[in-house]
Amino acid sequence: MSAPRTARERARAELTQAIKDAARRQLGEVGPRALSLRAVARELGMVSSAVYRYFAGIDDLLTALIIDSYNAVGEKAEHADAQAVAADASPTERWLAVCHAVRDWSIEHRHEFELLYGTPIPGYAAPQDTTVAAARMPMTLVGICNAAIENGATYPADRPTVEPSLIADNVAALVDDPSRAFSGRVILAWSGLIGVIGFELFGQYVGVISDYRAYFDYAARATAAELGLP
Amino acid sequence: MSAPRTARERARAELTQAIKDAARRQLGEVGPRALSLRAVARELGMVSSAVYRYFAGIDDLLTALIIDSYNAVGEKAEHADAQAVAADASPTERWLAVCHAVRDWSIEHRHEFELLYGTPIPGYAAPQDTTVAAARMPMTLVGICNAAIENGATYPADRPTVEPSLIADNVAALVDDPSRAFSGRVILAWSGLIGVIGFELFGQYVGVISDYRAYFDYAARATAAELGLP
DNA sequence: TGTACATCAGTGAACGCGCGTTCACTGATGTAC
DNA sequence: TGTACATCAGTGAACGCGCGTTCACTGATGTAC
Repeated sequence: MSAPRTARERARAELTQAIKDAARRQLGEVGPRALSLRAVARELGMVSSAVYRYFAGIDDLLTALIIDSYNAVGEKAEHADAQAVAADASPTERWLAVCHAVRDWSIEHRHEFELLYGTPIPGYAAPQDTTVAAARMPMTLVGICNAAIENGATYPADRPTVEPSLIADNVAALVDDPSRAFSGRVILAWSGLIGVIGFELFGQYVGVISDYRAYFDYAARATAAELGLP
Repeated sequence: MSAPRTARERARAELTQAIKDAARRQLGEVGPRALSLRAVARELGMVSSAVYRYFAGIDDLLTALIIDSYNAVGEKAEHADAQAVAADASPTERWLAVCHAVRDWSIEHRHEFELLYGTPIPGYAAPQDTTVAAARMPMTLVGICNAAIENGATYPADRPTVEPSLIADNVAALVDDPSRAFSGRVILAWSGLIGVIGFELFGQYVGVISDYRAYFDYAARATAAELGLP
């Protein structure tokens, strides 16, 4: 995206953003599957066919929203971690800060969470473009592990480890641990973190847990301890 | 459901079942949100309004499907555990058997998994009727913990524990552990188990993990070890 | 066992709705000479 | 700086689709006397 020169280019950039904003707002009301291109156009006071000047179709619009949402939660995670680092936090404290930041974002943006981690929209195939943005949040968790490893943390010896070849090389390379014990476990932590948030948001915990935030805090603490974070 | 007496009652029971079967079949093709009452009626060669003799509307039909699906996965879990018990399996072996049974069912019935654990259908509110069926699968996991506790297993002392009041009393009472350390951790295990399966089915592991089954096996083993199961 | 009435399954038409996408068009903005 | 042409945003109508639900009805099944 180069800087817009002409008035036309500026208007185009603004309207593209306005369409995404309106779509995100509606997403917050109705959820991903009920998002409609016509309703978005209506909100902006334009005719539905005009949207096609900006997005090739509803799938294109969804992809743009997905990327933005991955970046939003990734940014929250990175920011929470940076703050914790600035406050000289231990790896476990950093871990908790990031986990809570992700949960807070998910609760505030329930339908964006659904868009990212819920049932995929039928017929919609996520293009590769999303993966870079999707990786930002889990990469923050990996960074915390790396900091712990640098300070001498080792993966608990009495715990099962993952067969190293299961983890894609380019993913495993991100963790400073050739045995891949950490990378295997951090992937599990990441899945479990999202799993707990999903259970909370999707109603599985009704009648099971009384204080979701406190339970999540426990879950994050337990996970950090099981990773062997100091 | 009492035994049908008259031909009319028998026909009613059969058609109710046929509608559910057709709906479940279509669910497997299009997913929960695209399931349509009209399409189900069409498949059975009846007019759409006739379905209203059997179900009050699409929500009613969905509720019936959800209950059946919870029971199906619960039955798989219970059966796998019973087989393991019959083979004198250790708690960890029972745990693995149940976890794999749940994963196998989820992969075979992808859209039913979505129905139970994916994004809730907008406008649809799960009635209380579903919770009994929903509990069967996690209850199997609880049963394994109880067997381990009876044989002297204790929750690892160096791990964070959950504040006991967070867990609903009627849920905590199911675990033979007054401290609720086990019940807190088994809820986390349950959430994580579904989280990993969801990540696998919904595409989060693309480019991250190469052998899903093997990774899941590691995840289940790690979880059992972290619960302190022998 | 036979008749009269009540119950209920299934029909077919209709209502009202919203969707994504295409297409020929108007009119404004931008560009090249 | 002014004109002629090209580019592009936005319009409005239309296509074709499927949905959930309601309602008055026909005709078969069940029941009470």
